[in-house]
Amino acid sequence: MKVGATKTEHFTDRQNKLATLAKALGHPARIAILDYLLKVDTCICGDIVNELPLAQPTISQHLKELKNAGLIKGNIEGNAICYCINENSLEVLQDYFANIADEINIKKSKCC
Amino acid sequence: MKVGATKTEHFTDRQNKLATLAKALGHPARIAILDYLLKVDTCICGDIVNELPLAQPTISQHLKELKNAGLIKGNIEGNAICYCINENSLEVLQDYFANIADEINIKKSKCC
DNA sequence: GATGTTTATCGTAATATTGCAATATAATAA
DNA sequence: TTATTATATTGCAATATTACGATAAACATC
Repeated sequence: MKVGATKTEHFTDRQNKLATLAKALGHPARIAILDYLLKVDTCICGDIVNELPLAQPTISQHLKELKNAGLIKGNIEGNAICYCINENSLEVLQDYFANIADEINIKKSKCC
Repeated sequence: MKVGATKTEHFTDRQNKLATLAKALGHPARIAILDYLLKVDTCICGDIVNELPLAQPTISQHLKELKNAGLIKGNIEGNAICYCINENSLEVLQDYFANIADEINIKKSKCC
């Protein structure tokens, strides 16, 4: 194992999966993309480039990362590509935080 | 602005804040630290190093990042330091995903 | 004071991410 | 076929993260 590389093999699948999802959300441009996906009432077909202060290749890269993490899906629609949110992945994250909230409430008095 | 640096100033405070929180969760070791904080029924005082397959300086660095992002708090307890989860930050994330879930349900039929 | 224990910081090498210009690819339109 | 439009990929420079040995700092105990 080299220095500098994340030791994913030492963690559970669940931990790696959650980290991957969180990491994909760990950039304001990608939060902004999801915001836009939620704001417009349908899937987006490429107009994100006009919405964000980033060049087209940069947006494309961010979309790719969101897609790789499974947070969005992309459907080819003729000339354009139609992106939309993947509810399943967001549900994983929602469950994670809801779970944490429960645990915290249970042990509230025992902690500093 | 140099190449390679995130353009945080072009995004909203909310987007940057969410991205910061998500980024802090974007590493399996940090998920594992939170897991451990939730598992043990009190705050932890340093024994994470024995739990994770990483060297002490590396753990210390991860703890620092979690603390900087506001996900955990650290109280000095004599010789040791007592870390515990910061409920407020996790609530921010929980609200974010709960909100997304709502929005998705509303527009379910309109999307691909 | 000297010693041990706990946690943080420094320094550095390896790896990963960010951003964009240039270019490529793919579908549609003329 | 030749544009035109939409998106992806390549290549590269800048920046950031990851990991850890070595060392420092803070406190407790002897």
